[in-house]
Amino acid sequence: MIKAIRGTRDLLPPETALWNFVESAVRDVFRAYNFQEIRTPIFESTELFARGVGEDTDIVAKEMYTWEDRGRAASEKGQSLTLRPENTAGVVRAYIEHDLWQCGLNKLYYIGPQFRRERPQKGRYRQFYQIGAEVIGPPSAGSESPARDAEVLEMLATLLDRLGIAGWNLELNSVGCPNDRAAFNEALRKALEPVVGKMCADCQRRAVTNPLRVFDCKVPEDQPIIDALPRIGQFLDEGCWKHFDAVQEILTRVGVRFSLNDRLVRGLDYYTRTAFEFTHGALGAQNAILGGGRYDGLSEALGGPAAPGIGFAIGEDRLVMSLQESASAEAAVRKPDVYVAPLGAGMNAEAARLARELRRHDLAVELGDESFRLKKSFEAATKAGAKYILIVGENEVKADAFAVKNLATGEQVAVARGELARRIQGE
RNA sequence: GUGGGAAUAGCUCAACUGGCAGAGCACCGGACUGUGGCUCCGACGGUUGCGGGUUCGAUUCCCGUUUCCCACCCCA
Repeated sequence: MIKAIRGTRDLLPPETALWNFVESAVRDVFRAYNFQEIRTPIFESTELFARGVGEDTDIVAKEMYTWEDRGRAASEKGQSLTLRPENTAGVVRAYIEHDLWQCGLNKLYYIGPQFRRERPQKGRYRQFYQIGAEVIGPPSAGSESPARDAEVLEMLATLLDRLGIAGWNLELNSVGCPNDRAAFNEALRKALEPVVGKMCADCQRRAVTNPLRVFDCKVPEDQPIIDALPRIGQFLDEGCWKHFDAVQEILTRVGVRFSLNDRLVRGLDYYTRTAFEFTHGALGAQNAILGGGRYDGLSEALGGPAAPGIGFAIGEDRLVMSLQESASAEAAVRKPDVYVAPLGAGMNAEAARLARELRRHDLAVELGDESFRLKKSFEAATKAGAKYILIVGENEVKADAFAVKNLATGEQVAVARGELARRIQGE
């Protein structure tokens, strides 16, 4: 049997209804904040991700689906292409390519699949779905303002509340400017040097490859050592501090709760200043439901104009997962309003006419078959969860009035053809 | 990529120390030829993930492999 390949999966009904529920809530909320949708290609030049995400990040170094495209001629070398591992680089590429800065401040969102070749586990797939948004534009349009950071964070709080996600937590930090980070990295290496020998094996490795990751360590014995390490905050310049303070000030004033986490570091090279994560319990080790931050230098790194921005990506797989355990999950599935049951030979055509008419009135209609005995039609209607069953038999056609039975109450009435839609809609 | 656990009917799971592969639910049909849910009866359903090995005999023990789950790395 041919199966879905490792790390990919089919999303089946009724779960797909939940995905649609999430996505339509997302679109509603984003619209209220004047974000508009962008759809970028699912694959891009490998170079885009190498430059945008960072050569040395794990994503680019070992987690991308990359292949060499065919050249036009057999002898010609094709270019290297990659399935997008995230969507920010593609959005910024499009921003540059289409001169979108001429529109001032751009507020763009996307919903779609991304691909990383990681070991699958719960909430982590090789084809996974992200919902993200970016605010990007020339500094003169206010793209650099802490007001943008706060607006994005407040929007996310609104979205999670709207979805009924209980118990989310917003963790906030500032990772400063590139200069600050360089100084911090240097200080961190120095501070680690004398103590790293006493730390766990993982930390000894991290100290060499990626010192920032030492902050992720969960080994209890290492915590006192980590607590004594320098923090990024000590290296922020005045501008970064003012920015960070202003973001917190606005969040407090609009009533979005958050906690500061000076251990929160981001893996992607392009992040500057504000970094954040929304976490949610009951997701196992993958407890981050969304993350994001500011990326003031990304556009220029990709050869574009100065275009500070801030964005985030929601792991939709995980979002849906945490929703399945909450109450709002139920409402998502729309059951048929009415089951149309043709009864006896020759009744399919009449049933189809009636179904067409009812559907024109925006009713959800399931249609049976004239070969079914009435009992079977009732069973099918009940199983489908229809509110009503409409019987289309010889008697009805003769009288031009149709038996309509409420499957929940058992109440049954004869309804004239012209009244059917109103009758079914009305109750 | 590393380490651990798991895989049996559509689903959830049994099967003693190695001895005929089962149940509940679901599905289909009937009891009931124009009235569902409840009940009763019946039928269907399997190369026990895949490939080797040991054995008279393997769902069971061993080796390999694939996938999923958990953790790590890393990350949304």
